[in-house]
Amino acid sequence: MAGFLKTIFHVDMDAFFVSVEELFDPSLKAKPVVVGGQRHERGVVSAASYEARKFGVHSAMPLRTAAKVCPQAIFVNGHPDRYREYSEKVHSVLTSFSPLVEMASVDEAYIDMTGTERLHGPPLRAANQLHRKMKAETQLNCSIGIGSSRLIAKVSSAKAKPNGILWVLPGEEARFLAPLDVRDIPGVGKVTEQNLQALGIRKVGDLCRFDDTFLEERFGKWGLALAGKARGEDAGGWFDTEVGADSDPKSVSHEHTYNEDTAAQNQLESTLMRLSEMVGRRLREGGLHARTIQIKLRYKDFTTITRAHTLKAPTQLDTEIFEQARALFRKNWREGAQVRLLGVHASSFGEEAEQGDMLEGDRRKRWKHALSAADRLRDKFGESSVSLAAGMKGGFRERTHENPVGLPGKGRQQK
DNA sequence: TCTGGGGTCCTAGGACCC
DNA sequence: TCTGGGGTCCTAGGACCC
Repeated sequence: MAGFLKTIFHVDMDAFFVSVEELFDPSLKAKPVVVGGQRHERGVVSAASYEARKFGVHSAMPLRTAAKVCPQAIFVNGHPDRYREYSEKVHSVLTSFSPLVEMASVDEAYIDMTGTERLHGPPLRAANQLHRKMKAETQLNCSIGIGSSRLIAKVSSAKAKPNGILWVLPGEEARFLAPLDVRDIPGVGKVTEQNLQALGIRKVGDLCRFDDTFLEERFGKWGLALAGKARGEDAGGWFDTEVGADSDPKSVSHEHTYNEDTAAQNQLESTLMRLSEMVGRRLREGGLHARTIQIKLRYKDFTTITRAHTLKAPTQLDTEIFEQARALFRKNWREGAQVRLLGVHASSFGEEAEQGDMLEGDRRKRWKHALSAADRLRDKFGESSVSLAAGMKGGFRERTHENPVGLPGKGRQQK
């Protein structure tokens, strides 16, 4: 569809987590607020109110640092359920403007508005309506960037913040981008910024002075994409896909950072069990079967390793995930070393395996039954109501090592 | 200042096969 | 006998995003 002029909106909610928290507790309004955890906790800032940002607080900043630079800040725990609820409201507002909506995360979305002029008028008019309707139906502010590509829409919404609308006219893309820092291009982070700076490239306009092949030699595939981005094109990668074309998930993972580092093997292994259960549950919910199981191990000094194993047949069973995770852990953990973080990751999704072995198939079948029963209990009574993990809080039925889930007996039929 | 959790994509090396 | 080249799969690590 090259040569076809598109109109893309990027809608980005302003200080989303903070704004949602304010709806639940209006006393937070107009105050320095930090969402993500308490001031003394191990963790980082998920979102900061504009008042807190004045003190230098920003997302990804360690909570303890935020407490230092802004002692008067109010620290609030995050509420993912609330954000999901409001994200759905946002989504439904957007779909009333175009069927081609793609949520890029809980708080931002792309909309392909190409060809909606007869319905909504020219882009600015449509954006104004959308902005008003968003406020009316969600009580939340957003910023809207309008451009001929996802990239331009994304960059212009950032420049429109807070609570603004910015339209980059077709043909003006390169001129809009030229004076911006290379860091403003999505995908250019700290490292790429440094690498570019070493070549004397600081502004997007500086990039245009180098030709595509030079950038490709220097930075590989990514260099070529970068050359296109400097002109405002959705060159390569995810940006190059049609808005609204939903793609299949590639991986599912859960990880946990301890409030205090630990070297207790039983504690570490019950964490692995809990993480394996969470991963298994998500696989079952998504109808996914994973062949590759990976663990992540972060030590006290922050050195981090990942170790993976690929199975012959894909699985979605907690027990099989845990078995692999524990084997990887035992093989790779430096015994006695203090652990900061553990993670379990599943990928290489494929079709459910044919069971050749009848006996083995029967055991798996019973586990599957048991697990879906456990899933239903968790739906009803909450995440902590059922656990395979030995020695962990929250189980409401007896568990043993022989019968860890407390559900299917080895010789009993489950109907 | 002391670094979360959930993802995606890319690179590079080695194994293995033809 | 001393050595190729391509393709695919697997593993590990890292940059980046929200």
